[in-house]
Amino acid sequence: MTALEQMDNRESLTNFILNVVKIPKRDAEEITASFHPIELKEKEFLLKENVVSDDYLYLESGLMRIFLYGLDGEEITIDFFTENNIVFEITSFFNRVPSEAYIQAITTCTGYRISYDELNAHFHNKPAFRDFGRAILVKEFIASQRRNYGMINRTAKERYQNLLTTKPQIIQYAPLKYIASYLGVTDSTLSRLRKKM
Amino acid sequence: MTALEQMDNRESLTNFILNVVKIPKRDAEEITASFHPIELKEKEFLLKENVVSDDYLYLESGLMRIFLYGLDGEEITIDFFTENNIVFEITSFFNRVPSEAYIQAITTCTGYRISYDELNAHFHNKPAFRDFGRAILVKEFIASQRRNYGMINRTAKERYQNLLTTKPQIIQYAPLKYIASYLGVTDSTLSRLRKKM
DNA sequence: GGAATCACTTGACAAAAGGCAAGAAATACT
DNA sequence: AGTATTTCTTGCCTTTTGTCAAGTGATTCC
Repeated sequence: MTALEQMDNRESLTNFILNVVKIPKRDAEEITASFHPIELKEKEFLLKENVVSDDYLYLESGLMRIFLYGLDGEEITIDFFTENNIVFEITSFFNRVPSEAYIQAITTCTGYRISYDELNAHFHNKPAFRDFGRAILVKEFIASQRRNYGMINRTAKERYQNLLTTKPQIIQYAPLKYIASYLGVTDSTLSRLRKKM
Repeated sequence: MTALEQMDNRESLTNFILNVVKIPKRDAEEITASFHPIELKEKEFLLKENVVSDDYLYLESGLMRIFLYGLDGEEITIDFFTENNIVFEITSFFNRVPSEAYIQAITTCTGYRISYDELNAHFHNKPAFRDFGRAILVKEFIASQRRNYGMINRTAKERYQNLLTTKPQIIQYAPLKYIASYLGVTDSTLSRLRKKM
């Protein structure tokens, strides 16, 4: 038994599933069982540019980010992933195309992953898995829309305060420049905003 | 035969489906056949606040918008829908909760709709429908992410120019104030931007 | 442990965008 | 046609944010 398997206590994933979709507990446990444990060290990558993503990950603990390179070669952090959430790059994973983005662990991360082929097989064979898959897509889609709505028509200060209340872990572990590009402001502006608060 | 059925030529929907997901033509035609024709007049609503949405709509022709009321009672246009796209309010439709948003026709619109129960039944019984349903969720999710990315880290001018090239119909038919709130700027600012171009 | 790099802060100025209010232009409504 | 309403534009001034550049502090790495 490896160290990874030793700490393999999947209750958190089962609970997450039951929280997202109304299915019997045994179905949730069956879904959980089809995932594989994975661990990432600080700064390690789950996905890099030009690779076709094959990871659909339940993040049990830790903090991650997805970013890409802008026109001037600067990193733009698109989103942060916090524990007890699903992590994937939808375009590359579902459309089977090379990724334009990087997914990176900010802190040490643990979780459970499943490949595209595995996920797809379950999706077609198991009604509960299908409901789970759709529920995740719907949940993340809604989160993306909310983010849109929360960014537009708000000042940088309001956006930062909102992040502070919704994902305080990020402020604690992510460097200022990640947060600044996520909020769409320069490092200087964010630094000044912080001083005023 | 009513006027609505007379003009019922569903090829555009079948082509749309075939464009979105790789399934046999007969399966696409079967999906198409499960939709019902619908027409909306200028300014008519497909969805209003506090109602549980029951429309998953393929917009064949016309222009629509989804909006909600901000804290000061002002309308905020969240998104525009152009022809040859699927229109739905994901939160209310899939989670079966009262909508916070309005969906309104900007011009006269025609299309084909299906209810939640109908969609769900097909989703579980027909593999092709399932693939179609997921492909639409993935497609719209990606579009939402792209919009996020296209809004942040860009000036109002760049955002407007981008809209101009990607959805020129909007500039033609939607009043300035809809576009301004969509871009996250005031009417005055957008008016000035236009003059400079 | 000292050089190099990285993360963050700060100052001075410039550009972008907003607030408010007045007015012009277009549209809707008898 | 003529009034009312809505839509859009414009001027003046303020606030927000960006740019550039220098400086401080922390961290990494031979």
